[in-house]
Amino acid sequence: MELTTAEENYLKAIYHLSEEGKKSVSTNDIASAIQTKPASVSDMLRKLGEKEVIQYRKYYGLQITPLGMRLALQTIRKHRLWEVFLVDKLHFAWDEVHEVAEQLEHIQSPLLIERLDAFLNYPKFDPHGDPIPDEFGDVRSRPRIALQEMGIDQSGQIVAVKDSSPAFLRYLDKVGAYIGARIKVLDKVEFDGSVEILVDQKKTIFMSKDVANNILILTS
Amino acid sequence: MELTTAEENYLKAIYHLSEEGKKSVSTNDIASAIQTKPASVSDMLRKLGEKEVIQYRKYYGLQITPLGMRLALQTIRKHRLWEVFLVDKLHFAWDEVHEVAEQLEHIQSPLLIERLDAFLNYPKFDPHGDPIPDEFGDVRSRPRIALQEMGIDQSGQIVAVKDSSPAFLRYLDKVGAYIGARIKVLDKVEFDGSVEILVDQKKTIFMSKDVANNILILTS
DNA sequence: CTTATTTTTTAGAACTATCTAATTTAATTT
DNA sequence: AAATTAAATTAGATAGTTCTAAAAAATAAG
Repeated sequence: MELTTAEENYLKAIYHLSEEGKKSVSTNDIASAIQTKPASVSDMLRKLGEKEVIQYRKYYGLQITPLGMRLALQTIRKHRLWEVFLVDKLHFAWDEVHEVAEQLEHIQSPLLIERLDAFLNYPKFDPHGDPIPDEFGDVRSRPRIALQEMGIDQSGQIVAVKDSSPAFLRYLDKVGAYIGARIKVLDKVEFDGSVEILVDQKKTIFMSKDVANNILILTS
Repeated sequence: MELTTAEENYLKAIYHLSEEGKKSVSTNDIASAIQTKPASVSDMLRKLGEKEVIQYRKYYGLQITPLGMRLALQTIRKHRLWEVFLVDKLHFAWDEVHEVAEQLEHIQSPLLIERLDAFLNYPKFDPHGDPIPDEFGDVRSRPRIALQEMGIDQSGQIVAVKDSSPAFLRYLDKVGAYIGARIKVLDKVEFDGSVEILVDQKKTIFMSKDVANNILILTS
């Protein structure tokens, strides 16, 4: 069973939305996630239903099928492997990779992905810290909490970000808070929810509540 | 000015046909090169004419414009750089790369190609020995002749093949006649046009006229 | 429990790319 | 030069994706 590029993009968006929001995914949600109109989404949902990658009853909502899950994870695997390639081998900044990976993920060649995976030394996480599914769609995710939820004196490692917008990623680069950085919470300001953290044992920075909420930590 | 994937494929085919055949490119030629029907070609020629990448007068023929030439060479550059990547980095056999490169060549990102070029160490030739145009479309091709045209005792290096079909490439692999191999013509059989050659100073093989005609040599 | 609002879906149009069948133009043959 | 053949183009259909505008269904408000 083969999906078109457009179908893959819809399915991926649906997968991400159902992971995050938990409750059922709405037509409007998908439309805004994918930058299109609700009318187009309705049409595509019907098609994805016919291809049995989602279970769809109009006006009622949808659910990804096991098949759809497998295909979505396959696309996500490809996307994240290409991101690793772009950053590790071609020295892209981590805020430049998304657009290109969006294109590369649709290349059809199982052999290519197998070889790319080996070439990159079977990475388990992409440059944003998100786990890379294996060829069967299995994901080993690390338990992690938002920096905002950490207590004073607790330390850990930055392993992912929730918001991957270039603006946010550039900000993180500027303050040295890259994926893999070790941090320790020095203080928390109750008034505005901001936190003071020590990065890599050498740099002290302040972070607003909003920023701290978008950074995920593997505590230690 | 942006071309769609289909337009890029047509333009590339037109470029290749006008390089080889010399004389004007026919609708039927393009159709068979691209595995489609003449009716589809007519339609596309009209569109390519409107976009001014070719000069087109119906029933009379076509000619690539300087703009079209530039765009075709850009696509060819991308195709050949990806082929180098697949062979050098991902260890694809040289007869496995074409299909995948056909997809990869349509990825839109000037930065990606710039970085890929650097990563591959600015290669000048692809795995089949064909020259890689630079970013301005300039090509440095080496003067070369068909193996069939060499005289007895003349020696040189295999630099390219005319026919890139997997079957042909596998045959070459089998007899050790890879790109870069040094060869010397030991004898030529007048009766059937076949040649006897020494490969890398150690292996003697016989080649039919047809095979020898498809191998290009840089003489020395 | 009707009415109003929001969400979702359908209808109809536009655009790209492709095909078959029919027509038109060009080239060849007698 | 007229007739035949070959090549190229147009017409009309289909399939995929998207849009706007209108209709239908579900949810929220009074």
